[in-house]
Amino acid sequence: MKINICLFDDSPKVIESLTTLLGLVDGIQIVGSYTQPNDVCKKVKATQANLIIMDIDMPETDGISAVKTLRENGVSIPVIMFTVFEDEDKIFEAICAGANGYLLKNTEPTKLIDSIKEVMDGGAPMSPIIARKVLQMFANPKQVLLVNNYELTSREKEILKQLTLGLSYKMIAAECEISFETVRTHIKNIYNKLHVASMTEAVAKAINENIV
Amino acid sequence: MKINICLFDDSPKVIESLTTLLGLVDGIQIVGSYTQPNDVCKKVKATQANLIIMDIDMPETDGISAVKTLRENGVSIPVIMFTVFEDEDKIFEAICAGANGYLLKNTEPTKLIDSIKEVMDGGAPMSPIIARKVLQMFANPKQVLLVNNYELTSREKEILKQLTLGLSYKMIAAECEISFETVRTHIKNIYNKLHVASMTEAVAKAINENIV
DNA sequence: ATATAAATACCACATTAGGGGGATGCCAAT
DNA sequence: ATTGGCATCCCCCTAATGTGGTATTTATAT
Repeated sequence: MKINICLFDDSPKVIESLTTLLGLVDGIQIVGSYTQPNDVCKKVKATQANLIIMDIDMPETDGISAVKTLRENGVSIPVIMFTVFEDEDKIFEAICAGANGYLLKNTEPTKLIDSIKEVMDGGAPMSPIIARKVLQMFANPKQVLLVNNYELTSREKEILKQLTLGLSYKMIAAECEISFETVRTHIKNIYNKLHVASMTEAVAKAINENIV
Repeated sequence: MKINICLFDDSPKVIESLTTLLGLVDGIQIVGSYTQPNDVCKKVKATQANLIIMDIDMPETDGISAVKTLRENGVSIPVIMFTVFEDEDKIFEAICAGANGYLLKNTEPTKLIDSIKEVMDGGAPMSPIIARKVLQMFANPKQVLLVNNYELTSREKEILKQLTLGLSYKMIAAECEISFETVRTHIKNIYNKLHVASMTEAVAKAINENIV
C-alpha cells in the first residue's frame, strides 16, 4: 500500500527538498504540501493522505495546535513532527496533542525514510535525543508538574490529602486526632489559600495541580 | 571507543546467540554474561562494561529490580531492556526504573546492532510497538493504566464532570436546565455506580481514573 | 520582649448534600 | 404488547458543610 504524505512546513525549501527526496522512494509520494496549517482538516481530507509530516514553527497557526485540531476532529492518521525544536516543552506538548513521531530536521534522509515506514507500521519514530528526553520525562514527571505555591502548611496539606481520599470532617478529626472544630478551621484556611469554596473544588484543584 | 556489553539473561541460548552475533561486529564485545542479576552492581563493575543488556523475566531477581538497584547505587551506564514483554505495566516500570532502551526479543539482528550504537550515542532505542505505547502513556497517563467501566450514562458523565469543576447541585441544575431534584437523582445513581458516598470521593475517583 | 505564624478549639447560623422513598414519560429491544 | 433503561421530577428527614466570629498555646523570628 502506498504511503501518501501531506506535508506542512513554512519553508518552501524544506518542502522542495523533501519532495525531491521522497519522490525517489518507491511507495512513497507527497500528495499535498502547504506552508501553513490553516484549515488543516480540509487540506488533509482533500489530499487523501495517510500520513502527515508537520513542522512546528509556522506563522499564524503552529504545528502543535494543528495536530490538536486534527485529533479533536477525529482525524487519526499518523503525524510525524518535523522540527528543529528539541526542548522538553515542545516535545511534551506535541506528544500530548497526539503526535506519533518526532524527528529533528537534521535527520538523515535514510533515517527519515525508515521513520516514515516505521510510523506506518504502528511505530513511533523519534530522533535519539528526543527518545531519550521522552523517557526521562516519563520516568521523572516532576519537571512537567505545574508550579503552584499556595503556601499551605504541612497540617493543611495533610488535611487536604485526606479530603482527596474522600474522608469527611469527622473522619479526618479522628484520623488526625484533633477536634472536629479544628478540622473545620483548617479547611476554612485551605479554602482561603486555594481560593475555593467547597470540598469538591479543593479536591479537584489538589489532584489536578498535584498539590498533595 | 569500544562498546563493552554486560549481558543478563536467564536463557543460555539467548546469551549464546547474542555472543555470536555481537562478536561479529567491530567495536562491540560482550565482556560479561550472567543468567541472573544478583549482585548486579558487583558484576557490572567487575566487567568494566559501558552498556548493559537486561532481560526482564529471570528467576530470583527480575531485570527491572536490577535496573532499579543499579540506579540507586549510582550506576548510570545505559541499560537496554531486552524482553518478550510488551505490556504497558512492564514498559512503564522499566522506564521508571531507569532503562534507556526497550527492545523486544524478536528484534532483527541489524536493528539490535543499530540500537546498541544508538543508545551509546545518547539515544533511547525502542521497538516500534514500545515507542508507540510510550507515547500513548505519555499523552494520557491515566487512561492507559486503568480500565474503568462504571457504565455511566452520558448524562451522568456530564454531571460528574460538573462536580469535578466544583459546581453545586443548584449550579448544575441551572447549567443543565433541569430541576434540582433531577440532579440529585443523577448524583445518587452516580454514587451507586462508582461505589462512593460523597462528592469528594466521586470527584477524586473521576479525576484519578480519568472518567470524565 | 514581642510580633507572627501555626495549630488547636469553640459557638451560632445558614446552606448544601445524602439517603430513603415514589412517580411519570420516552424509547428501544424483545 | 411489554419490559427495561434513561431522564425527568417531587417529598421528607438527617447529616455534613460553609461562613462568620473569637480565643489559647506554642514556637519562631525580629
